[in-house]
Amino acid sequence: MNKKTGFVRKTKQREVILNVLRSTKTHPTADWVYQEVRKHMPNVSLGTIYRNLKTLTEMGEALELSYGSTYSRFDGNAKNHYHFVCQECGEVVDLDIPLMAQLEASVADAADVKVTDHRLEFYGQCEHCLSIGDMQQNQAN
Amino acid sequence: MNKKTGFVRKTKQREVILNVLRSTKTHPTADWVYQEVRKHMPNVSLGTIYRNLKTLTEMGEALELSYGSTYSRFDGNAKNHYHFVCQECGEVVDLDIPLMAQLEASVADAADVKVTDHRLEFYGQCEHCLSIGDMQQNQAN
DNA sequence: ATAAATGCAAAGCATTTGCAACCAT
DNA sequence: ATGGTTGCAAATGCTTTGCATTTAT
Repeated sequence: MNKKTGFVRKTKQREVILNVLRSTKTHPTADWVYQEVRKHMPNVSLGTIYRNLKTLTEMGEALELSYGSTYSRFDGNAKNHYHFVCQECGEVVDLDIPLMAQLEASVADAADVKVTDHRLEFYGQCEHCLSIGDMQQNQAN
Repeated sequence: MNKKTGFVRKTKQREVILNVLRSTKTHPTADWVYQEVRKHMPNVSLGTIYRNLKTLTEMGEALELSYGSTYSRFDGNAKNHYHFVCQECGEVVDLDIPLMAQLEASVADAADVKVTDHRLEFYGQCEHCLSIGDMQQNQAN
């Protein structure tokens, strides 16, 4: 991607990567995407995955999520939405709650900054990890 | 910190680290804390900084913030609050807007999960970076 | 006395980058 | 032909960890 013009060339690699991203709701890591893309293009390199995930994010075709872990997750749904993160297994799931767009304006007013985006995440334990926790508790008794 | 009992021993290092954390509103990185603590304890090691920042976070005395960067920032104010992140200079500032605690319950209901925490951040450009941008724009003309 | 905590250095690991070859425009 | 893109491998940089030693309890 040309830094000044933002011009990008169409490549097979980027196309496959975007397809993979859009084919899942699991908010995959770069490495997961890599493994998946390799099924279609065995010679693709991990560097290319990283470069394209970055490019796609800059193009507004994907979101990069951090959420505490040491690695990023990516989301092929670039429309802002909120997430729940399981602190036990790391799973990230989409939440179907309305966007609070008006918040950005009020923050911009109050803090004297320009606001272009916001993120809202919830943390806790997913249904699956909760049931495992129950099992372990029962075993302990 | 003992993993089972959560028992921690009081140390000079942890005390200084917590004091440093609480003495600033800048949401410092581990390395910034390291440089600061070194002024009081020249022989402290970076590993000790990391270990204690982790311990303090687990103890509920500090918050660990990710926010996109490749490194963590820490916050000596452990009470949940919201942040604004400048995407240009990386600065993180506290926002003085009311906590939306009721959201956690509604997410827990809707998604069938246990919610223990939530995070809300706003992204954009801080006042300082905005004015620099203006200057560059003016120079270009 | 016990085991948590430290300093040091090495290791870990996700991500980035330099470079020659490649390929979309 | 131009210059964005790739594969490869080396490098980067934040963070973690093993170990002998120190220190709080």
